[in-house]
Amino acid sequence: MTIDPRSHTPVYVQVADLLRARIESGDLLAGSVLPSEARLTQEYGIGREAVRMGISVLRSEGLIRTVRGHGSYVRKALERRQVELPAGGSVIARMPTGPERHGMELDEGVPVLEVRDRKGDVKLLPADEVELTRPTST
Amino acid sequence: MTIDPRSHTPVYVQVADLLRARIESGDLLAGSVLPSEARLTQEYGIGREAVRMGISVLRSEGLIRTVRGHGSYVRKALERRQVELPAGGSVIARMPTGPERHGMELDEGVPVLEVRDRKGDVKLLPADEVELTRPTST
DNA sequence: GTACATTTGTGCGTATGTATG
DNA sequence: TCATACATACGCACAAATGTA
Repeated sequence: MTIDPRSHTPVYVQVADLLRARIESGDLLAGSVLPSEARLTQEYGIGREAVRMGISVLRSEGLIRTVRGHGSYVRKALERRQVELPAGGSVIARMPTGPERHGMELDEGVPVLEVRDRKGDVKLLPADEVELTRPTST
Repeated sequence: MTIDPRSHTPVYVQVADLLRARIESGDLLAGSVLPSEARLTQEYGIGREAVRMGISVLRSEGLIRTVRGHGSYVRKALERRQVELPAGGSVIARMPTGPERHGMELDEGVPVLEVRDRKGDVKLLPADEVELTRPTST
């Protein structure tokens, strides 16, 4: 599978699809580094912007993490600690704002969980580290 | 508040911060259109790429929605329908992949909720339309 | 400690395509 | 038809971070 510049599908989307497939197939394992932008530019015979936008897509999906001066890594599936959703509570998921993301040291593409307990108190949790549970019955 | 090209903070981040502040302060109301790229480019005296990347940040945060040939709109806070997290079930939040996002017709910057019931069956819900709840009496 | 190569980040210019009004 | 505006994509240049010789 390669890039088709004449396709109606944007080149950068094709790049994202190619790389995502390589990650999901296990060709690129968690923790490994993606080929550099220059490498992908050459291999696919496309411009750097298309490569960068493709990578940006995967970053927004939380699949990879990019380190300046080093490269883009496949994010490891974290162990999720189980957190009990309190009785009478509720939760919504959303993307953090820039400041929130910085303050919580979240990677791109990682949502936050806004958990409200029955009193109305709110806790913000990183969605990539948490699995919310509800016990069977007590 | 304006743009400082000599700041260590990237210009496009400053753009995102400025626009986010205008949205959160109520200067830009839900449903209203952001200034055009050309306008922001002129007003801030910066390049188009910086403007586009700043806008892209807010899109990834789910704050705005961009319509080609028209502009970028401030997303309205949706009514969230309450969905009960089943007893013995659990939920994680993550960003959808490209195909998932397309299939569910989700805007950028909208996470999905992966709800598992006690049998292990999984349901995928759009996180911007749903508030998960747990009733008081178990 | 310095110098260098590699890699990503940022910014600008240009061009073409497409959708809207 | 025409102007406006966003989407995509190429090129180039330099800055900043990283790792290594």
